[in-house]
Amino acid sequence: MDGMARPRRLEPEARREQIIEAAIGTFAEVGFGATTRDLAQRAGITQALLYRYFASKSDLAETVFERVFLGRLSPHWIAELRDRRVPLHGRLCRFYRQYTAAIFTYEWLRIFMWAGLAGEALNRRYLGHVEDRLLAPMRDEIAAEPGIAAPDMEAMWALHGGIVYIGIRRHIYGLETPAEPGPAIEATVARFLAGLAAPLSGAAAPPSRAARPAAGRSARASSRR
Amino acid sequence: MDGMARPRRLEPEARREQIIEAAIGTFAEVGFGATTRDLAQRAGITQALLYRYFASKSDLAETVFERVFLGRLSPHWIAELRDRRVPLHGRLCRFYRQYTAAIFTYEWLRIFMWAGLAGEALNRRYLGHVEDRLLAPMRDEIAAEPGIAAPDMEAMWALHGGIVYIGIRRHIYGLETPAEPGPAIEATVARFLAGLAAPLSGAAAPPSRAARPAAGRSARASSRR
DNA sequence: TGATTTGCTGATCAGATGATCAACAAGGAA
DNA sequence: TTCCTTGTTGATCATCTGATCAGCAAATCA
Repeated sequence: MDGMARPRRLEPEARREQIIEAAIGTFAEVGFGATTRDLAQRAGITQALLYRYFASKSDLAETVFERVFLGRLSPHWIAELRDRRVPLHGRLCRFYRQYTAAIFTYEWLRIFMWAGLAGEALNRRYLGHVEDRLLAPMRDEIAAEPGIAAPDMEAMWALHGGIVYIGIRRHIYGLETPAEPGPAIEATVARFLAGLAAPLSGAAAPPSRAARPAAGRSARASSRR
Repeated sequence: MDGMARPRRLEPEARREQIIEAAIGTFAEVGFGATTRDLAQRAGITQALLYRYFASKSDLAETVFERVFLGRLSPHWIAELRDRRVPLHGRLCRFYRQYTAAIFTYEWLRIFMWAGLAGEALNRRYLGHVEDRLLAPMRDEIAAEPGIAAPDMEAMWALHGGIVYIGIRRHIYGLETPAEPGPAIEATVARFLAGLAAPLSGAAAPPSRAARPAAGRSARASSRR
């Protein structure tokens, strides 16, 4: 079938790239427990050659890590988020369409999740950025909108989680999801804003009698486990 | 410190339980790649003894899997969800408070996520149940509420994801979250219902001009990748 | 054409890992 | 106490895994 056998010798640059690409796919699929022989096979080289390009398996993993996560978030998005000439709803939708276009890939989501479970520091650092550089500006923009209750950070995380969960369902759990997240994003953003605009109206009544039995202290403080 | 050395010989039942408990903690922490020696050490026994109680490591993993996931969802919750004598908001909050009390544990969330990445079938099956037995009834209850737009399944998943993401942030990513999810749940449910009640009000305007450039066909159909 | 550089491979090693088994010893039965 | 059942262990095995290295061969140069 594939008539021309690929060249046996490659430029170091190209070979290195080839290994990284293969590693991204492999790590995404089976996690960082992938064997060096798996990695080599997927790259179409011998296992020994890996060590000509990377000092160790974790060195390769580190490289993959940076390749996948660094530079995916465009600072331009945040600038656009602050452009108040555009209606708020439109800005939020545009941002989340761009954001999900960047991270809703099999590789990104899975490697991010594997890394999260492994306790990688880069992971927490990334989410710190999400809170500080994305959610906080979004919250500020929403708070600046007249006739809307300013959301707290938990509310922003709920919006974020509701959208990101689409990608998790698809790429982590392997479930069916809409082919395009766009409509779901628009609906979710619209509900979110409308929900903030009408804080205690109609059916969204205060908690019922049966609603708050357990929960000792109300606990706004943060703590883990 | 621990003055009394524990008995060397245990009833098979008790020993088996001890191994399972240790395995739950170990698998949650490091995943199913945990070594049998790790598992044995955490259980306080020799590695060889594991094979007296479980045919293989994957046999033990299977047992852990069932132990953690089976019987966590109470059918009673769904019955309560349908009790229309209670206001809708209260029902939804009560349900999610019960649900999160059951699954927002280090062990449950992490093992579920490890299993999801590993492509376990039980995982998808569980989420199928979530959609059919939890989200669908919730949607029906909301649809039955007067003055509220009936949400589609994607909307229900967005609500669900927004809430579940709290647990993911805490136990998978190791981030700070409110000690109690209760208040966040109430706020999220309230926003969700209010957002459905006021479909196109105020700031939640239709998508702006800059909002729908890409996205060829609108795509309600489902497909993966 | 012959010499030199260097990308690449096969062989190999030490340690880790899942699994097995003969033998030991704790606790009850006779 | 003695015997017997059985929960438990240390030793061991075959295989896997990350890593190393001498040597081959493709491209380049003289």
